[in-house]
Amino acid sequence: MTPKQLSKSEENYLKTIFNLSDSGNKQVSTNSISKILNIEPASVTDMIKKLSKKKLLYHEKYKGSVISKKGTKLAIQIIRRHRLWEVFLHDKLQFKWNEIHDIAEELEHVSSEELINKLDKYLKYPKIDPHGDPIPNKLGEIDLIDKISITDLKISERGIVSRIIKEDENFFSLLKKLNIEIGTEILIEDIIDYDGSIEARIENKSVIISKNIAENIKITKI
Amino acid sequence: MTPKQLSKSEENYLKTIFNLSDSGNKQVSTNSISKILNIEPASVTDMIKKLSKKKLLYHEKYKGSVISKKGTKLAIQIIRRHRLWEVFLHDKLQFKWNEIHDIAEELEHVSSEELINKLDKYLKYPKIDPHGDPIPNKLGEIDLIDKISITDLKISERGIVSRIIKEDENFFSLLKKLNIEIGTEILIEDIIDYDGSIEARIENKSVIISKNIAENIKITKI
DNA sequence: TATATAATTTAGACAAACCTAAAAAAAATA
DNA sequence: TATTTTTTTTAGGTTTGTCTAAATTATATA
Repeated sequence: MTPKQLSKSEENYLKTIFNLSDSGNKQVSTNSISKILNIEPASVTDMIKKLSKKKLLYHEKYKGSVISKKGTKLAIQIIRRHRLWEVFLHDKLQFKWNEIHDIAEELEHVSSEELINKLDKYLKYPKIDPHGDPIPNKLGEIDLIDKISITDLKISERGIVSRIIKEDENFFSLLKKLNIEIGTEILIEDIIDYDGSIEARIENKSVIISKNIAENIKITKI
Repeated sequence: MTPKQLSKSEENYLKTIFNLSDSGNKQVSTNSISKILNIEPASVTDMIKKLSKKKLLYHEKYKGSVISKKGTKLAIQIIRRHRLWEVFLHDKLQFKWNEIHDIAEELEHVSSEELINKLDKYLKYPKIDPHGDPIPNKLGEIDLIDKISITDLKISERGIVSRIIKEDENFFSLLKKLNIEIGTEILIEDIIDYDGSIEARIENKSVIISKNIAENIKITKI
């Protein structure tokens, strides 16, 4: 059997499921996929059946889906393409780091192996993309990186922003307002008991960051 | 009305029709489109109706289609994208000139204006692609170039290959066998009356080229 | 633990972009 | 010009990926 190409849709589902399952084996709910892809749960169920038939994931009715080894392998390749294109868009074409996601989202579905490997070479085998996310190599191996986010710091600890998890415009413009980007130094001044908000010092100004936002900003402790 | 995005299919039809109509106003038959796209004539008729409704072309039943001004504008933008990607693939990623077409065929459908304009800038506003075809600028203007092909030369005249019209693998490998690429010098030694074949000298060897092939190789007279 | 609520699946529809077979129109040829 | 051949269109289907509404199962809550 030829390893048959996936459709754009199938690729998007696979990538989403992989991301939701925390790079691996965790069960993913139909609803969570639906929310991320903006597709009705009923349609998600259909696609899950299809991917399940292709052995890209395992599905137990009313319970959830677990991506398979084969599915993981493919998902990682899609993520590799996405992140390499992001590097290209940012480093070569001079796009701002918050403009690259949507375009990479389209480029990632152009599925020539050779194209991606040559692009990788041209970019000198980058290890991370402009958001700080690690780029899988040709074999699908990923460098493990910092899993600490702002919420893991205690009062008076410092970190350097290394990675932004969420990738939507609203979030990006918020970060801009807060003066946060990859490389920004953050000092935790206070943690507000009431709702977990964090008071932090960024570029000599104090700002309040909600817990939810803070969780989506990964850092390297210093 | 928002200028609504075209689908990949619609873009492919439009580009094909534009090319078939010799960059302009000539009428194009349903069958000729069918042959190039490898899609049944009945399906082509369907799509023609659709494009006609969108005013991208004019269609008279059983007669043929003429691309509209609006359609032309869009087709030129698609061709611009295609050729810029070809330059990128060839010059930056070091693909061979006969490998780039199929990949560019996919990349051309990624439709961010800004992406294409930045790519254009990055490539330093190239005027021709690796096949010798002219690249429309941002405004859709195209440099007119040589319209002479090998068949326009007389015996003992010389030309330099400037452009290859056909873009399929078989044709490319034939050219390779004949030692023909952009820049190759060709001397016409004889024209065979019987079928219009051409005997030519290329890199000090005599070869026979069929009329059909010769028509697809554009040259600059020297 | 019974019931209300939420999540998931099933059933049935629809648009896009194809297809095949047959009908209709145009073009070529005898 | 009459007839054959070719081209184009129409009619009716299929697949992919989506939808809505209703039914089913799981979860949360009183």
